[in-house]
Amino acid sequence: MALPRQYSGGANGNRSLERGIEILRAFRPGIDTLGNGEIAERTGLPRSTVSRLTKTLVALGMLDEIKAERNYRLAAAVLSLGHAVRMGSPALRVLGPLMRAESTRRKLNVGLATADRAMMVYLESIRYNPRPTLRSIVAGQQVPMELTSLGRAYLAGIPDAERDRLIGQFQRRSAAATRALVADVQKSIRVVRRDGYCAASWQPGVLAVATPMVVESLPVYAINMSLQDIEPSDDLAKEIGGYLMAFAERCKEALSGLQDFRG
Amino acid sequence: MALPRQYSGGANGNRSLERGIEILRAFRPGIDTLGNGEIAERTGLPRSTVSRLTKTLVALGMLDEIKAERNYRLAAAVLSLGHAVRMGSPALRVLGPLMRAESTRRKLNVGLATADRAMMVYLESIRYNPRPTLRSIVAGQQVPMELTSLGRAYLAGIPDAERDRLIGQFQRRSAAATRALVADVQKSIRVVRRDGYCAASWQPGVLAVATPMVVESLPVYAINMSLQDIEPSDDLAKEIGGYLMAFAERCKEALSGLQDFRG
DNA sequence: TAACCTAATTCCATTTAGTGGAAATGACCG
DNA sequence: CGGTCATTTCCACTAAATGGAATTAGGTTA
Repeated sequence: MALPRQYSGGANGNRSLERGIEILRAFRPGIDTLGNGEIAERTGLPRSTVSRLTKTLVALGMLDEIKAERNYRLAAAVLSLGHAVRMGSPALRVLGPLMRAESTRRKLNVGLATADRAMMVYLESIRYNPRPTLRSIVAGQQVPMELTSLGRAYLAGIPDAERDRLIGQFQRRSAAATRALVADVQKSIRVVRRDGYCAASWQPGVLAVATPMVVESLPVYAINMSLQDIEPSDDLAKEIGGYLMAFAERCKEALSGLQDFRG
Repeated sequence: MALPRQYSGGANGNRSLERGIEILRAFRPGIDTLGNGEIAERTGLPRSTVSRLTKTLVALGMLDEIKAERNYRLAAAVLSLGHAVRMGSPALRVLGPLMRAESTRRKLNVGLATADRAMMVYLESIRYNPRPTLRSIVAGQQVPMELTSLGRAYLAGIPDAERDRLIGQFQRRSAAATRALVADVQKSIRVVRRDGYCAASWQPGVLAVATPMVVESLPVYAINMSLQDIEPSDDLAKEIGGYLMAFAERCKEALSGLQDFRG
């Protein structure tokens, strides 16, 4: 007695595939292992369905089964898919070298991100450190769209309908402080319209500025520059903003000749 | 008129989910964009089925649709899943710092990998470079199991049945030179049994040695050390092998106290 | 060692939701 | 503007997925 088709999205899609992917998405940083029971709770799926789908995902190499603990963990195949994302991204291929050079030149962090639902996902985040050995590159990390300069710059770069849909999701996400938050987000978007970038300091001691990067036939991206362990100030934001705008100009130039290369 | 259930694996699983994941796997480094037609060819699925599944995958955020070119590309959500793999891996959490230190100390590349089908996937690959700025970390990259020391060490660490199954896949993969290749693989496995590690030099100017890492309630891993831009020799392999065995010992120690910490 | 308790998994009748071929639509080119 | 190719939608069909119930397996205590 399968349920009538009235699940999450509403739009038609392959239900089993949706559910399987939703199971994979239940795993995220901080939620490393899950048993079938927990997955059923988190996803709202029937236990027997979860049991069958996790079995399939294990057979496909997407989940590792930890028999002793009766639970699962994301498997290596998922990681290699993630690697394929980066290798296949023409934006990253073009901008990666520029970003590394700029990070070294300005001595600050440079990031490139795009959206996954209501989160921003770093395609590349180059963390500057005075000690070269400690410099690092992170990819795939998520930060909340509504709180970060990255996310707000992104919002300024996408079509109105999409933006409204996302702002609706922020409201559903955090019941508290919603009114003020949405106003703040919209203010940031206006600032991006005016100055080309916006600044935010959602982590103490960290100042970040970001700008949208809209290119034909690519998803909308956002580029950010940030400094940690400093005292955020308007003057500092303005200085970094200047660097960012100059850099973004060069990025757009580098990206403009992309569609010719079929890649 | 759906086909009777006699597809790929044979074992029962959710067919739609299998197909959807197989579509994602059709994208890999070098195959950045695919249209529905190409996907249908590569996967052997009917065109209409592919059309529907890609639509679902786009709705789920796993594929980006490039309308202008009528094709698809892996999307950011896949990358964040890949990031979750690394964050959720207790092996990487424990061994990552050790590997970085060892790479700096010995001035060579250190890698940690496990299997995805007949490929080895790097959970972490620390590329040593005399210029600290150029040191890099790669994750998710695949190398062929049968040609690499990493893969052969892995084969030496897994149960017999699994190993035989994989060796069968090598034969199907490369029709040529199969006989000699399989013998070579089996020789490497015996060397691992004897010395604890094996060496291989499948890329010119690169020497790599690897050892399996078998820990209760974790997938089997392999650790490697490698040098590039050198002349491979038995003596050099022996020297690196010595470093590797000492390092692996410390790794096993560090990993042994894992199951107590539930995570 | 056995009995208990909890939770995961298999079973099974039900019927939905996925299927693939055919038709229609849409893009691209001369 | 008409022709050609590829992609997507439509549709009748039924196989395959479904969820509740029954069963099995694990872990714990006496």
